[in-house]
Amino acid sequence: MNYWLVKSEPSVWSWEQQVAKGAKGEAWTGVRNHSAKLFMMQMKKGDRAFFYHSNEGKEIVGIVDIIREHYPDPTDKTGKFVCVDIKADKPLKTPVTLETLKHDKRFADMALIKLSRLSVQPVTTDEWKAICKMGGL
DNA sequence: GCCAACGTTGGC
DNA sequence: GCCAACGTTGGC
Repeated sequence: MNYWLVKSEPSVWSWEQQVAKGAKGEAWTGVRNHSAKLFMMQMKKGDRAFFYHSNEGKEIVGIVDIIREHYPDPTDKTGKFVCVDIKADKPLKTPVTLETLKHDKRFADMALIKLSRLSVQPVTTDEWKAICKMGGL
């Protein structure tokens, strides 16, 4: 199983909206970056991802499951990009903020910190476990 | 194929 | 609202 992190601006698509979709999940569309696309193409059904709120909040608020592997993004007219379907699993008891991660040496190499514009990114098993613990899970 | 100009993202 | 980082576009 692999771990990931996906970003969304809450004003565009929030964790609350994702939760409201329930087990049916929702297509994670609109990614228009090739690095992010490559990561999405590596996602397998059953992989898990952190759901991060960018701009407002700037914190990891929950965990989602990948429920459908990559397929062409229906919102992309060029047909070049892909999306996956995700469903909300559970929220972190305590959201983990970017601020917290930046001040912890263990996360100095995280893509979230080093490549702040990358909207879909891998998370190592160690990072995953540490963040879950910090989030109260 | 290089690179300047421009657009977008996201932290501050 | 600003700006740094980075991706994309288009002229040459």
